[in-house]
Parts: sequence; C-alpha cells; structure tokens
Amino acid sequence: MDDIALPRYLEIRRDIQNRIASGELRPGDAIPSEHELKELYGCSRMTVSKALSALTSEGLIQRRRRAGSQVAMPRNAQTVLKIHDLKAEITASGRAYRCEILSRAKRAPDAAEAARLGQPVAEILALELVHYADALPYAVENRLMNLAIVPDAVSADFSETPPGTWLLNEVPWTDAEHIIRADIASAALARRLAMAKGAACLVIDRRTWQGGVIVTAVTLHYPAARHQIVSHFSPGGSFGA
Amino acid sequence: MDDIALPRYLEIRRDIQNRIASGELRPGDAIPSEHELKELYGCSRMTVSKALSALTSEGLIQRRRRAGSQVAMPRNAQTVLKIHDLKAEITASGRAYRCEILSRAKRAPDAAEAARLGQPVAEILALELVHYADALPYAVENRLMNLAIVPDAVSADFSETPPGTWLLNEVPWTDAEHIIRADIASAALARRLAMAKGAACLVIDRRTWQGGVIVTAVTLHYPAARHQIVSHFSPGGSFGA
DNA sequence: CGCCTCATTATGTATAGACAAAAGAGGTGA
DNA sequence: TCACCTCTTTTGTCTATACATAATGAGGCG
Repeated sequence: MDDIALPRYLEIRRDIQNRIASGELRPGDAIPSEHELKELYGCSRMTVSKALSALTSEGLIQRRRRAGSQVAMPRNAQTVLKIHDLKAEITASGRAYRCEILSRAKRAPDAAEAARLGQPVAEILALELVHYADALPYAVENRLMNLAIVPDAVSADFSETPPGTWLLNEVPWTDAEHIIRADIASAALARRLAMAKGAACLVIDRRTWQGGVIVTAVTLHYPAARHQIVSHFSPGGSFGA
Repeated sequence: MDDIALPRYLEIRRDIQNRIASGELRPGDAIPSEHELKELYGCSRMTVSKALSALTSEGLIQRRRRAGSQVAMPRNAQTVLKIHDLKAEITASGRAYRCEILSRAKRAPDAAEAARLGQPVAEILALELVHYADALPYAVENRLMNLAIVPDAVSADFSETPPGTWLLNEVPWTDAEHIIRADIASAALARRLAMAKGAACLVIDRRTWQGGVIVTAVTLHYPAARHQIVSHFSPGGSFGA
C-alpha cells in the first residue's frame, strides 16, 4: 500500500490519526501548534490547518484559540446507522419485493396520532401496509404523512413504490429522529408477520421534519427472528496500515 | 437570528443547503460552478470551494472534475447513533450507578467465544455483570476482552469503573460494529433484569477493533420496557431559519 | 464509423500572506 | 488579593495565485 498518491493534507491527517489510535498521543495530550507542524511536515500552514480541521469535525481532536489543539476526551462510541429504504434493502438482497396496503385514510389526526406527530397537523394520510420479501412478510409499516407538506400523497399509488421510497424521492428533509425498541408481537401483528404470537419484534419509530414542520411519522415492526440492525463504523474513514 | 457573525463560507454552505432543503434545487440538478458562485457571492474561489467541500463530505452534493457539481441523489436516511457509556448514561439521568460482577474468568476462548471474536485470540478475560440504576437492574453485560491488547485488564477492579468505561479510557479504537436486535428474555436473564420471563429484550452486540485486531466483544441485554435507543439527526448540523 | 489525440473546463490541492478573534499570561494599581 | 488592562500566541477565515488532475467534447485520421 504505497501512499505516494495521497495528498499532503490527508497524509498529515492520517499520521496524526495513527498517533492517536496507537496510543502515542493520549486524550488530553497537546498536539503541536500549526506553526510547529508546518515546519515538521514542510508545508504551508493552510495545509496543516486543513488536516486539523478535518480531525476536529470528526471529533478526534479539540482546538481552541491561543490554547492550541489537544486530543479529545474519549468519545462515546458512536456509529452511523443507515436506515435503508425497505424496497431497496429487499431487492438488494436478491429477493422479490411486494407490498400490500392494509388500510389507507385521509383524515384529521386523532389524539394518539397527534401525539406521534408532536405538533398540530390539520390533515394526514394514514397508511398501514405489509412489506414482503419473496413470499415472507418482512415488516409491518404504520405511517402518517402530513398532507400540508406532501399534498401529492393522496393521489399517489403506493402499491408499486411504497410510501417510504416515494417520500425519499419526493420530499427533502432536514431533521430525523429514530427510536429503536423491542416489543412482543400482538396476535394481530404476529399473524401479519407470519411469526409466533409472543415472539419478539424489533420496532423502529422514525419521524422526519422539513425545517421544523413534521413530514411523516412511521413505525416499522420487524420480526426479531428475521431482522437485525447492523452498523459498522470507523471514525474518519480508514486508518493507514 | 441575525447571521451577521457567520463566516462567509458557512453562509454560502447554508444558503445552498436551504436551496436543496426547500426543493428549489432537486436531486440531479446542477449547482453553479465555483467560478460562477465566486462572482455570485463576491468572494474568492477558495471560499466557495470550502463551502462545497463541506457539503460534499456531508453527502449533500456530488462533485466531479470537469462535470461540475450536482445535488446528490436522495440518500438513505442515516443517523448517528451515540452508544453512551453505561455508567455515564445512568449517572447523567440522576440515578445511582452500581454494578455487580457475576463471573470473571481468564482463559482461552471456547468455540462460541472464538466465533464472536471473529479472529484467533490466545487468551481472553470473560466477564458477566449486571448494571443497576438505583435499585433497578438496567442491563446485563457479557464481555470478552482480548488480553493481547489489554493485558492490564486482569488486574483492573471493575466494580467501581465498569469494563466499558474502563476500556473507553484505556484503549483507543479504530473500528466498531454494532448489531441491534430484539429477543425474548430467558428465565435466567429475566430474573437478573427483574422482568417477566418471556418479555422482550433489546440486545446490542458491539465489537471493537484496534487496527484490525479485536479489542472487545460485548453483548448487552436491556429490558425493552425500560430502555430504547433514541437518535436525532440533522444532516450538516442546523439549517437556517 | 470507430478510435485516437488534443484542447478545454471544473474541480482538487497547495502556497504565501494578511487580518480577525479568542484566550491565556503577565503586569499594574487599588 | 483582586479587578482590570495590555501583550502575545494560536487558531479561524479569507484572498490571489498557481499548478495538477479528471473528464468531456471536438476535431482529425484511418
């Protein structure tokens, strides 16, 4: 693995990352000032600055004017969770995707739905559907869409393109919240997911906003026996060696 | 909210973010070239470049030489999951933390443990413990530590500082994997977590590596009734107004 | 028609220099 | 001792410029 082609600022960034990862630089330790690093690496201050800025935005180091840079305190383990679009997730695994719409209603939200939405919404489209991978039920989806933001949803046909996929392509979002929990399948849910009543479900509640206004609230129930969330994480991409 | 103090490149970045979030710029749309933007905003190309680079690393736009910049295709919803240190998590919520070590063994991994570790490890420290928040069991932890990486673990007392916290402060890591799933509590687990047998558990499997070598593999069982994972996400921080 | 070459264009990296802003360090005076 | 002021260091931002690099498109040639 020759690093000859790597740009200078990435080399510097990787070098410092390695020094932190190896324990040579420990949390709280001071990192040489830009002036010193510029001499050390034989480049301009801007180049050093670019490397250190990247490390800062990754949370690996902290910088303060006059006080200098230091290795950040051990961070909470954090990981980036990619919540795939269901249709893409299923077809990507080589299985046939199909969804069945159980109910569809355009109405004002009831009390429970208003609580889920978290803010006053005049009119929603409420959907209940089951996603299938090949013949096997994959997940049950319960979705509320704010018609003030996505009026087109009333005329959309969600049998081909499920609402999650449709929304992703239709509406940009600015904020999202995920709640992941576990639950026991009720009799009705177990029947729909072709699982034993009383077995475990993985539940994901997702809410999405556009500039402070709620776009959609969705709850997905997965049979625990057939689904888990996997996530890999390397801070700052790849380390050298 | 006056933006007067905002540096130029952040202003530009936010402006383009807003244009994308509002739908004015849709996925696939071309973004003016740096040369055009530099005239538009009346600043140097470097400043424009800094703004666009930030947007690129956030995945909001894509850039190709000669071809220019364009709004990225709708991304999979992704969220940053902070896996808090258990002790910090509990004490932060104002409850008293305590942990009880059920078993502790220094030995070679058995077949199942070797599979969990995913690579040959000569000697491990295997721990089983229960975390309490006030008097209530919070989670059961089952941890394997690679003694080749953390030999000091054998002499550490984990009754005050639990192994997760201890490792976080002791060992830098370069890669992590999380698997989140749901399960039903076995009789033994239910007893330890003071929950009903047959109730749901949220399970987190975490593995951590340092430069390709496994450091630790840990499984945490939470009672579903008392625990869920919450995560908020705004791509690129905050949007303006 | 296909392929090669070359010029063009936009981004990517790097530099030197400049000023602004934050914050620690030290001194002064009450 | 403490409040306040100034000095200095270090980071943060910005500019103008330069050259490298990737990709596209046009033109020419067989």
